[in-house]
Amino acid sequence: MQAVSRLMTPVHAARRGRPPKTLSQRDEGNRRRDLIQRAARLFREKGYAATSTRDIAASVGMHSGSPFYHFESKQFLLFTVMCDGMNQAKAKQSEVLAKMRLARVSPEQLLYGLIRHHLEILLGADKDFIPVMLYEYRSLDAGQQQVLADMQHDYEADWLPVLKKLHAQKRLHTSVKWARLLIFGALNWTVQWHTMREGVSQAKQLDTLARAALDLFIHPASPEVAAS
Amino acid sequence: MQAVSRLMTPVHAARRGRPPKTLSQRDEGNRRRDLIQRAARLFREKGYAATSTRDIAASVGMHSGSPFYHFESKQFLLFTVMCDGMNQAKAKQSEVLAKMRLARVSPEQLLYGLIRHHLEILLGADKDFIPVMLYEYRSLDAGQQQVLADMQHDYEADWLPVLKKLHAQKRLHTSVKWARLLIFGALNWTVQWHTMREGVSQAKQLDTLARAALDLFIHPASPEVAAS
DNA sequence: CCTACCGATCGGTAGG
DNA sequence: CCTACCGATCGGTAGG
Repeated sequence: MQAVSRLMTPVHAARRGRPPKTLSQRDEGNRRRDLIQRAARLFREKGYAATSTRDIAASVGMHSGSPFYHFESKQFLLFTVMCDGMNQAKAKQSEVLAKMRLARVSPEQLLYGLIRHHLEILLGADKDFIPVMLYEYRSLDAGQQQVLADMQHDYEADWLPVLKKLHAQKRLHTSVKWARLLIFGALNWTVQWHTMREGVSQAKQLDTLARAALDLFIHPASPEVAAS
Repeated sequence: MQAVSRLMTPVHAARRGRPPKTLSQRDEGNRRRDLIQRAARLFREKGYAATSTRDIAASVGMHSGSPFYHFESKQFLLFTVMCDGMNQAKAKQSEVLAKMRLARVSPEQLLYGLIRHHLEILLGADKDFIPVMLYEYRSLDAGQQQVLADMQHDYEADWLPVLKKLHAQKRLHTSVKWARLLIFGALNWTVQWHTMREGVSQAKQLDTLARAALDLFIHPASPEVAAS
């Protein structure tokens, strides 16, 4: 996930003759990562337009002009947040799928796993990234939107075989095309209303929610249809 | 719906001694309505923070300071857009429900009607209002958010008896609490991806989408359970 | 509702 | 990465 984002980053370390600093304790990658992390949180909490580059600089202890040493523009920082988020989400989803396939679980369990993981991405510890992508899309330029659209397409592609199987089994009574859009909608919208309760483990709360979603979308197996 | 929004509007026609103008062809209400209409569209298209009051003024042919004659602040204009939208949506929904109740339709048909109407609100001719409310909520202050939360609660209250009935009939396999949140999510998210196709009537496209949503959420009636 | 304007803030840059 | 700064834009207001 780092690879892609670094590729897309115009590095300007060479610009405006600056001593290379030989990687002291605060090396460049860390500061850059800090900026991305804090920007993600601020963008999620206040929105992109309402967050100033000064807010971001202050939140990592920099002065107002310094973020522009790491990022050519505020928009590019937003784009980087989104790309990093997507790469991370896609990588984790692949892991989840690989594990389930080894365990030879049913299509229903596969869909549960995908839903559960997607909720983790939206509401879990790293929740600052994908929600920003979902809700600040229009702040990107056309080219950046295209890049992210392709990444989203890849991410959702993993869901299609599972949905197709469930549709073939008559456990999903909507075409795969509509089901995908509506299911992602229901999940993505949780960002708007879900808050973690105190005293219950986060994992359990996400389990419950994932189960509720699955039960809403997937019809019970009719007795004569065997699994897989 | 006008009533409430007018009530909440601090009228300052009396401020800064201005000749009352005796309602010429461009009377005050029309200009005010124009502002609300155009602001709603700009807020939806570009976002609240990214829309300047100058943009709004220009789009109705006013000069930059003039919107503040009608609205005490940009934020209050946003709030008015949302309130007008909610009042309109609630009123139309009540009509839809009243008609269906007269026709004594089934709970399934009731839910279809509610979904169909909600999609109309989100994607139909007046689509500039509720989407702004859904996506710019955080730009309001706490008091305004509370007012709108109450209105939304009223709006959604109409859905609960229908969902309860379907749950009792085992046609909805998720608790009413979760179902409401997830269903509204799936519908509200359509704003993000739905575009009208050319050559097909808008009504038909919304029918199709409403049907797809209903089929996703509601399980087929088991043979032994009679309607209602 | 227009004119003319203010103070604040913003993204971004030159130079070191 | 800091210092010092610029031009642009923004929400909002006084006065008519």
